[in-house]
Amino acid sequence: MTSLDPSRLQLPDKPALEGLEAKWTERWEASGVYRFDRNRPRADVYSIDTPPPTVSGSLHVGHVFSYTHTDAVARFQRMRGKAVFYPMGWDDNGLPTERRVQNYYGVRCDPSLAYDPTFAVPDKPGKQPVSISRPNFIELCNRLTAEDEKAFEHLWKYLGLSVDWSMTYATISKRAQRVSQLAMLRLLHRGLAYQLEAPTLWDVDFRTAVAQAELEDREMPGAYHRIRFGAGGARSIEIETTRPELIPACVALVAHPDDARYQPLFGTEVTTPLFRVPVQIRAHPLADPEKGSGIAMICTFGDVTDVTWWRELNLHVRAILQPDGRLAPVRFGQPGWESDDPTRAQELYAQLEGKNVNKAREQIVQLLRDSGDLVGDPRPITHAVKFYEKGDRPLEIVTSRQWFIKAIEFREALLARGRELDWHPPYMQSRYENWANGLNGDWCISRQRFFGVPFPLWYPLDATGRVDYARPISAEEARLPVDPSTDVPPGYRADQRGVAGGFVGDPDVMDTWATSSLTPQIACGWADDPDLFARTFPMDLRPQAHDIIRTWLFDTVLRSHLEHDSLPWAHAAISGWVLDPDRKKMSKSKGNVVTPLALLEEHGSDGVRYWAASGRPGTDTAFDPAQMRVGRRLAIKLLNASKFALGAAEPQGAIVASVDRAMLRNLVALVGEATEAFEAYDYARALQRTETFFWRFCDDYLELVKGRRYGDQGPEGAASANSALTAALSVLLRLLAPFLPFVSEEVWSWWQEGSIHQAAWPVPTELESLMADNSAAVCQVDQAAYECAIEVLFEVRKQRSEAKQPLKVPITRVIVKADALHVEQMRIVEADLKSALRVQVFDVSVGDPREIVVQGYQAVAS
RNA sequence: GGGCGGUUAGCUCAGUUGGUAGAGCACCGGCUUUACACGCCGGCUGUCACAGGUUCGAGUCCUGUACCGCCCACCA
Repeated sequence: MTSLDPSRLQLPDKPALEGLEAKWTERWEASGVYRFDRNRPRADVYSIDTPPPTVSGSLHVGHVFSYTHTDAVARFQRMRGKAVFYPMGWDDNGLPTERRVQNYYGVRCDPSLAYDPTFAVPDKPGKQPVSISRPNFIELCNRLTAEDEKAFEHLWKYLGLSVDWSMTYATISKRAQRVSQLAMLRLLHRGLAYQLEAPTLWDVDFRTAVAQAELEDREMPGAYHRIRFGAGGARSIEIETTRPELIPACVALVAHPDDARYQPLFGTEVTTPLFRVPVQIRAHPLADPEKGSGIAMICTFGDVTDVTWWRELNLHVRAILQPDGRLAPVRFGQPGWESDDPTRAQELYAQLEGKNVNKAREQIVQLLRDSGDLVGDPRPITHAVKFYEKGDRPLEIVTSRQWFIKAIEFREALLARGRELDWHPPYMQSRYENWANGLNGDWCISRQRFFGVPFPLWYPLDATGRVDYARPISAEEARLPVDPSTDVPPGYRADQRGVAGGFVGDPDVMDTWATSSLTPQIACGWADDPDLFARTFPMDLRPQAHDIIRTWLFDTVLRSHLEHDSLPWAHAAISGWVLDPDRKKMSKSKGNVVTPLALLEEHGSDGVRYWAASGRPGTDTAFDPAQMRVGRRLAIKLLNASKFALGAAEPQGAIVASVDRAMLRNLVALVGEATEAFEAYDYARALQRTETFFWRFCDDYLELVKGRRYGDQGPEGAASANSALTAALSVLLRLLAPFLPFVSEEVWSWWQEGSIHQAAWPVPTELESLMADNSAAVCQVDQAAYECAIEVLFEVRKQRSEAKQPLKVPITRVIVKADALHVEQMRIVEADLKSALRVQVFDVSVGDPREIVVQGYQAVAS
């Protein structure tokens, strides 16, 4: 590993970084250095659950940042002898892709249409979107994502990710669909998935259900309206609400059981304003006596608290919101809509029907004002409102039929899984705990969208043509994946679709996380490659960002727990975000101003990787081109220092000089530190330590041995220096290879066989064995001599700099006074120092205090 | 409201069992030195957020406070 074969040594005259990315990506691909060896047993495999980036546009700086972290770990493990299973995935399944395809081609999906094999996209997207069938729409999604994925792959290769590109998967691929559908059917058959008609969080623009994990709060202006119930009756009650438009949906009033003001009223009825609908006054501990008037109206449904009250108080439903967010038609006087004055109620409601919530709110406020039921003016406030994270309007709660995966009843088991997982950094586990503890419902996985994995289910139609949801027809496992909108269920004919006595397909697709939560199963071949699965699952590492612990990480743990009764991986490495210079999360728009590829071209991939790898696990890191320039400088330094170290690398021989041995022993300590850091997933620490060592190696050690290695102390001294130099270079190159894969490979190729990325990670013994005597006494003397040399080097440089003397002017005399031990050591290093510092005479004597004085400079004839 | 991080030089950040505050960048000065001017050498820079406590000794441990960021919950 460290030996030098002069016959294969090839040093460039002027080494440079330019072109290394293109040169080495091509060679690595040709030689297959990163190919996964699937013959190795599980114990020799290191498998990585790569995050599949969303394919809907372009990658940004944040991707470059976190994927570099994973790649450094992958390279470390590979060098340690593991067969690294490092696939890439594309997340091309989901709403962002759908939206992009709609805009890009000017189409919209209409699932009721039949597939048109002759469909051709318009040259330019027209003003009116063209309606196309679901299969046609999916074809377009596939077409556009394929283009994006090509660009992504190019960027990843240019960055130097050591991915095995033959193992790439896409979340919309047949394989992923098969895994998703198979896992869904298994859960269904085990009673762990169920469908339910229930109030569900609903986005009125996308017209789909969304899951708890996809919510975010946004501050919105609103207003408290004080409204009188029961006006004209025996008593009236005032409530406060921000959503007066839901008064028609009111099913009860509620106050705290201990609230003396309302205790006498519990169980009695009042009528709603305007519509004169009688509602009961009920007690529930969730009602807060401090808020408003201490009594609230319960509507079906204004928010999730309404759902809780509705469920726990066994109230009935008066739903007025339609899936499109408009107020539905209602017949007052009919069962469930009793009113003291149905005709008047209907007249008033007619002014709201068909309006969206904002319009309806304006209107009802006017009506309440007119009727005198609005007490005072609305009081404007700002409050947090729940949104779908990709949506533009507040979420509503709409009753609909959805599929759920059981999660709540496994809370304790999932918490235990979280503790079993090895978190890097460890404190990230608390986010998982928070989330698991705060779960308030099972996981709604059905979405009323198109570009996703369909449910592999159909439903029978009874003799009257009604859908029998209670008896879903499962697809046969062997036929997966299926599309129930075009495929026919077992036992039926195609012409029975949609007719009485026939069948209909389940129209929904799965939540994108329902597929993403199966990335280990998809990547490892759970459904179609049991041999691969056995060698790679449970996986070793899940790298990901902290913002999706509650979604991707949690859901993956849940799926693996349910399906395999195990963790999906042993380690979770959580990366931070890239922050703007103004400390905000780097937005996509800003990130796209400087495209990742332009960054890589400007600073070199190694330079950018250096910046990325400096970001510690879990820590947000500032976007900092200055650090990329530092990384580039490091790479250039490595080229030049290597050229020097190898430039006159003969003769080689026994390592006899103290400074050589001390340097190598310090390097042994570095190997230990870097290895330990990497084992703890602290790549940043490994890099930082190695880098610090390397610069000292260049600035001090190389300068110190330069003259000796050119032969000014004879062949034995030169041989010692040369052997130490090549040994150190070999180790340093390998320590830096995970971070700077291009430059380290380039230098390696000057003098070594094979790829550095398949070379063995350095170990202490390879250096220790080069030294004849490693006894404590020898080590101590060597180390002291080395430190003495560095001290003199530093002090004389300083004095020369202060004297503003050019280096070419030799120093006549340096007086060194020190204790007896240091005087002894000076003798050992004097010759090296003389040539490094151009000192003619060292006048060394025992003296106190210790001092180093440069006494004179010799004028040289110009 | 609950939780998790953070606060160290102008900037970005190290600081691993408590022992004289560090690096890089930036800035200033010097230097063509046969690995490197895409370079080299040197210099300047600090109430370690604040207040208490433990200790011979605290950037480091404990308690509290402030501010920044994030996660979760509540949002009539």
